[in-house]
Amino acid sequence: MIDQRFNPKDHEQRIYQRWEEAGCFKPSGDTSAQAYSVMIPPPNVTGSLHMGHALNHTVQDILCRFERMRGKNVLWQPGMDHAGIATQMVVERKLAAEGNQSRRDMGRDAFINKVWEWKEESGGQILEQDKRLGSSMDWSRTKFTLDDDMSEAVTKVFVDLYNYGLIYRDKRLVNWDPHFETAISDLEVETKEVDGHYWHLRYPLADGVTYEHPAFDEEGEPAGIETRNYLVVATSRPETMLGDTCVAVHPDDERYRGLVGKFVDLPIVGRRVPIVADEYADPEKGSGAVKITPAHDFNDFEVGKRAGADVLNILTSKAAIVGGDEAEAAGIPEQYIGLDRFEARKAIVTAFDELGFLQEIEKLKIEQPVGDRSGSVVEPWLTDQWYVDAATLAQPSLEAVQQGKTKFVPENWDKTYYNWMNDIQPWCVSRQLWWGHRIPVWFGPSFETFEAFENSKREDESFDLGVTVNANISNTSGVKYFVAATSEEALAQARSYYGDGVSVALSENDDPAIRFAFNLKAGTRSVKLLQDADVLDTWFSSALWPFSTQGWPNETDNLKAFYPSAVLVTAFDIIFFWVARMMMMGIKFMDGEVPFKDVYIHAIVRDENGKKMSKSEGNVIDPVDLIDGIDADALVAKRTTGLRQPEKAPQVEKETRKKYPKGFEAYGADALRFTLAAMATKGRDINLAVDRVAGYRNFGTKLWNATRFAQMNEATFGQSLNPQDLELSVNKWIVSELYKSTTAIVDALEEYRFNDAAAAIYKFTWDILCDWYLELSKPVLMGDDEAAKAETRLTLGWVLEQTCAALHPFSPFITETLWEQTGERTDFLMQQTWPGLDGGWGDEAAADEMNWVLRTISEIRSVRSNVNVPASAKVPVSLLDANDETAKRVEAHRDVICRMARLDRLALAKAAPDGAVKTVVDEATLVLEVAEFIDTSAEVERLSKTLDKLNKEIGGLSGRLGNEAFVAKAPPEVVAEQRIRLAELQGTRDKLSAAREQLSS
RNA sequence: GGUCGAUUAGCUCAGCGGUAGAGCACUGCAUUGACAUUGCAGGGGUCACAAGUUCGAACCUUGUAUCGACCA
Repeated sequence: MIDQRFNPKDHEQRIYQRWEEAGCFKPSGDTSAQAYSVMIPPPNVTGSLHMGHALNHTVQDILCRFERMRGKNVLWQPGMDHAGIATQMVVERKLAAEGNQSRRDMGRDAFINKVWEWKEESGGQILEQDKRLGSSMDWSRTKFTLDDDMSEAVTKVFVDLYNYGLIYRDKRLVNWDPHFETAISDLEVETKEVDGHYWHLRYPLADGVTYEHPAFDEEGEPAGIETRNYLVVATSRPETMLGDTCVAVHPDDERYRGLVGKFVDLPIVGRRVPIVADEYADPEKGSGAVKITPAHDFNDFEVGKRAGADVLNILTSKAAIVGGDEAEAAGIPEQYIGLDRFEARKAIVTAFDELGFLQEIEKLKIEQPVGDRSGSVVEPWLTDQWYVDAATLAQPSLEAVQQGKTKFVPENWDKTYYNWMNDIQPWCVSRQLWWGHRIPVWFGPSFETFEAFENSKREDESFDLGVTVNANISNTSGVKYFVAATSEEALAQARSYYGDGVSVALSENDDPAIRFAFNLKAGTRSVKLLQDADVLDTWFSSALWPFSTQGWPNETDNLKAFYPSAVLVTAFDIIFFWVARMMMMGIKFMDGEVPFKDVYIHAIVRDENGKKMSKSEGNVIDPVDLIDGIDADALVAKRTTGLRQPEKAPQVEKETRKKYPKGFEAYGADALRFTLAAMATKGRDINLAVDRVAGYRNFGTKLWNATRFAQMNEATFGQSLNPQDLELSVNKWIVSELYKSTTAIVDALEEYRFNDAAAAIYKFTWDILCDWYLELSKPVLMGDDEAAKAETRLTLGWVLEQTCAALHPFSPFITETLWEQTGERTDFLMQQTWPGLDGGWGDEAAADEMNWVLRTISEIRSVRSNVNVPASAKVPVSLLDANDETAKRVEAHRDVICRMARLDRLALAKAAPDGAVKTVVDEATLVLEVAEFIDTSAEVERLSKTLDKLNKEIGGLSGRLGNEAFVAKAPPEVVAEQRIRLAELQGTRDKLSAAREQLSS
């Protein structure tokens, strides 16, 4: 006999270990079977399991377990992402906290070693947590995006794309994160609305020019015209004026028409800059004149280009004001050099104020771009970076979705994908970080550069020139790129490029410069190649995940079997980051074949109020806490650490204690998984309510207890059952119902309707199996018809096993435990065949018969309750007007009806005794002889209420059927159906109304 | 500003042309033997609003309002 309760802690980890040891997670390797593969979205190595992962992984695990049971050769590929910025940040913080040298002091190699050490010690805890969830990934194949074989794939893709002309180096404004001192892609920039200011600055006109401008009085009312010798520009970033190289006004703006072509004398720096006409200037916004800083604003860059204006850089990589040559070029006074941008802002505003050039400070909301990892304000900055020609790669990826080669589920996400793909910008893939795939490019001087220097330095006997190519310095012109998988290949390319007279070698570690030299006397020329210091965007390697994990570029069996994958499961927030890029790379490198056939986009898990779960908001529900339980104090402690606003801790505590006064119980992984599946609808958000987890834990308990009941009644487990051999209607019926439910689950899962699948197994288990079948079987199991008993024991055991099988993908632990503990098992439930795979089985006659039994019992119970017959009272019931079939059914099921409806007698009769309560089931009238309990007037009232409802519905139906247009135009089956229903309702109405007549007389 | 989406029972959400559903919460009744992590019965909804299409609209179309997400 199984325990009284299922205690998840006693079984989950034990069962998981058994599965893993038995190799249950590995692909069957049966190549005759259909392959089914799912690649996990590799979580960050720094990550820990949050609710989003839990949903994501539950969905994948349900699919994988289901398809395994359907006999497919299933691979669920695990792995992790090295997560460049995130990881580097974590390790840098840790080093700082431990009082270590900074990354730059330590040097590149030493730092990377530290990161690897950290990774081995603390990275990847999410994968361990995944085991708690029951994820059936094949751990023996776990990949890490920085593994050697993965890096090989990354390098090859980079080199090939370069050779196809799809990767190029370009000098453009890039989003620069001054905190990490790296470029980031457009996608890594978030726009935040913050309180800011518009400073209205006066730029004096040069050469004594004046113009007429509408004037306003102190209330802002128009007050004629005034003569101005200055132009007002409004800016949220006054410090950038140091780099202004023109001022733009709209060509149609009457106010400034006469000023186009004139100049302003830029205060502080004393530069004379032109006033140009450009449609970018919005007459409605601010003063209508806009200062243009081409080096520090994307729009200004374009305006500057159109106007032929200079580009003056004024910021360092840390977003401080530049010094040196650049300061000189921009005319930046000494006192500003080295100031942080926000300090510089104050200083510039003060300076304008002192000069009398600060006209107004306007408070308003401004849109501020911030780095998604650092949270610091991103600066557009002019640098040389590597770009992927995304637009070219996007085209076939767009077409693949349009042609249905890859389908989005729900399908409306394809619009999001199209919008992005149609407007895709070059993808900046180089990052000025250390943790990542080193870009496989070596720099040397271009041949022309070399010769030009050589010629200009002829008189020197020897010459040694360094050209730094660090991206921080924005000049790499005159550089030749050797793009190669290995340094040997790069050297070979260089030797062939420079010719025999030049000796080529690699530069020493950490030398930040390309070096080349010649020596006339000795007749030697030499070049030292410098490998690009940068690494690739993390998403570059994730984009290759579907094939790089399977051994590409080698043509492996895995690649053949498991590419393309069946489905990619993810949330919508990484459609751009990841899905789109996998499509591009997959199609490009896998002969046009898409990386996955379906993309299932699931919702984002929020807290029960619909807020995004966030550690900094203190509203996180940790999946493992729902599995293992957590007391209120520990939960509060967890939620009040790491708050964005620590002063909110008392409020967070109050809310947490109010909502979860006892913390969370240990609901177990099954309950959590089932909840997530039940809530995985095709909507956008899931608001996770802990109550529901409790409810689905109860569901597990229900099944557990049903099994205990079966054991107590000597149900037989581990036997096969042929539905054709069944004799009893009740057994035929439950098997039919089982197959109906498993079919519904299959249909739902094939369409990714996880909520419908979960609802189907829930309803079958609880409402049909437990509430009805178990009760219906009791008279048989406790009776003395040995044949019927044996058949019912067999059916009961078998149906429970099949139920466990159908529930297994959702709730693997409790079902596997039940399987293990109800028989001598030589294998696992997770290896069993899905119920009804060879086609279901149904028995309509048995279903009709049992449905009549169910209706009859329900009807009697309902009447009893309505007229307040005490639950303990056993009442006699007779049936009037029963036809032959009903009479037979009464004979067959009298015992069970009496038991379940609490009757002391059920008999056919010709007339009703006085004071009886009547109700109708089909053609027959049920007469409850409960005169002693009822109050006639209450009963008349009850009947009247029922009759009102009936009449209303009958009215609606007959009205519809009386409508010629309906009869003529609606589908015949609908008309027929409604006619039948009308007839039924009328029959019932007539009988009940007769019953009422009788009572009232 | 553009795009996508939401508005259904007290709450969280399904349903998306043919009798308004689930879970939780609520009400009444039930307590020896599967299960109180329970059973039985029940109350509760002009499906945001307006117009249109249709024999028929929660569902399709258009508009309005409110809320949200993403992209500028």
